[in-house]
Amino acid sequence: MLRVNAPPGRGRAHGPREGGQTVRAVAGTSSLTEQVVEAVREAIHSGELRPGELYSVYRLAGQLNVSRTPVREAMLRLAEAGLVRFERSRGFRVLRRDPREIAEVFHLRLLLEVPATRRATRHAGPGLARALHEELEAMRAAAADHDEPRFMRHDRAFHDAILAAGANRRLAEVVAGLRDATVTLGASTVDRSRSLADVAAEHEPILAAVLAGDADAAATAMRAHVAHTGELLVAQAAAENGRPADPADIALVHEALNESTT
Amino acid sequence: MLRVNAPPGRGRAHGPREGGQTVRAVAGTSSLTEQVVEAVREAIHSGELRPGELYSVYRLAGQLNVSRTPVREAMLRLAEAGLVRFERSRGFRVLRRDPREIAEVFHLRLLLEVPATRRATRHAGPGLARALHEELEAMRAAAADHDEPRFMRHDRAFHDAILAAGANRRLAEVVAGLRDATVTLGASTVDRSRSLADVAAEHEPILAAVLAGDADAAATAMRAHVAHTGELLVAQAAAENGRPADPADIALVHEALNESTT
DNA sequence: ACCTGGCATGTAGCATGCTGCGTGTCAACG
DNA sequence: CGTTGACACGCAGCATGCTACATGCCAGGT
Repeated sequence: MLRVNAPPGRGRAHGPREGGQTVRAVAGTSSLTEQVVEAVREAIHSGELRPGELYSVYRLAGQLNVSRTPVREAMLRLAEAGLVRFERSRGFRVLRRDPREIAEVFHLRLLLEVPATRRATRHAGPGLARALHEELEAMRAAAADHDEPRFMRHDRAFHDAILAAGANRRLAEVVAGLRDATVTLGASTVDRSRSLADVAAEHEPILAAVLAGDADAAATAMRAHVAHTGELLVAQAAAENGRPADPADIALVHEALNESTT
Repeated sequence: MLRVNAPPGRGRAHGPREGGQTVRAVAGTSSLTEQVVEAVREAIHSGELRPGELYSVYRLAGQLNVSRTPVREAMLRLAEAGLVRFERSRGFRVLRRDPREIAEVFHLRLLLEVPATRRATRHAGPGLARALHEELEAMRAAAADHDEPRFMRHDRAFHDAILAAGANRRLAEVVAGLRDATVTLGASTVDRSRSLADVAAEHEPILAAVLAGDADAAATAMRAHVAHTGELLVAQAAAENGRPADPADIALVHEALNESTT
């Protein structure tokens, strides 16, 4: 129903509020704008907001029961992230899921995340190994419960832990942004052809290599994992639109066979 | 004086406007918000807005003679780009120029721009070579005139042309964002130790390799150029803050010795 | 039947009012 | 002289009024 997190918790009550249940800033995430960003992300993810369709800040604000300002700011942020596009005096459009776009994102992720994995392995302390182990276990548990959201959280945390250890905050932020883009674009990040357990299994070689301190092996394992995921998502996106997956897109994903050394 | 582009040209006249010259949307760039973004970028670049200082949307809006809304939106975008940081109920602060940050940006640029150069060379048509040649000539001319802004524009165009030919729009956007960050952070992107002519000369090997169709050579030349620039900027930033350049930061820039193949 | 022009409708974008909150200040008290 | 507490001030953030503009629709003309 496209709602923004609205616990009874009191927050700042601002300008006049006529009726209906009010939506306030909640302790954890503060800003209403951020909540709207999340709500819209989820709405796109769940298919409630469909690509190609025209929407308006006006109506969306009404549905969410917040004013237009935070909605507008949220949409501007999403527009910058490439998820929607404003059309002058018409509204904004949720962009169609383009296999090419996904291929580009994974091309980038490989370019960044593989070297980051190498760096992380090289500089890994005991904390990293433990964190990765925990996240992997959590992924397995979530897979057993078929709890996809929880699974995704830990999958994400696994990658984030490696990125954080890679000692380049900017890189971590960029990759996080890229991942957000695909998570929102992909109706289901875990597509039909892989079970959650399979995805979890793909992380094992990465953890093993990190534990062994073998940077090259870790990088290779990460590359295999990300490239595999990218290839599947490209194919999935292609299947949703035109039928066949463009070989050029698949090639783009796999083209990032970079070897980085220090 | 921190102004936003305000030609006499008429545009949409909105809400009540008391006095003073009005600032309107101009044909070229439309949105006031964007104009404010540019104005603030330049103000930071020129040192008019100093790092560490506290500013407020309120006052800035007054100085620019626009309302708070576009200023706020502009600052939010800059905050996302990492140039400023909002402090709750206090204002926003222009972030101090951190050598580490610059090193990270160049680490990223190397990771992305070197493979992109390889790709571009491989897929280069005659248009690319011509465009690069033109930009390089324009850079030389601007260097002769000591016209730094014009030089920067063509330098940027040179890199953009390569990125565009790299056939990954997303990558081009990310790199453009990274460059914007450093351009704004660096008081002067062309630092004291290199003349404009020297910088132009660094682009020659890149063009030559692209002309020759030698992808590896082009990539190597691009790496040398970007790494060199990064190293100088890191040193310059370090000199402005604490005295010595942290070897770790320099190392970070040079660590991106990646070799990518197809 | 086919243009054509004016008008109603809905929109993004800007201006501005309003509120709770963090912070500095200064006075009263120990 | 040090400590504390109330108060004023300025801020970000949200709500909302307002305007120009793009588009679709329908009437009137050809």
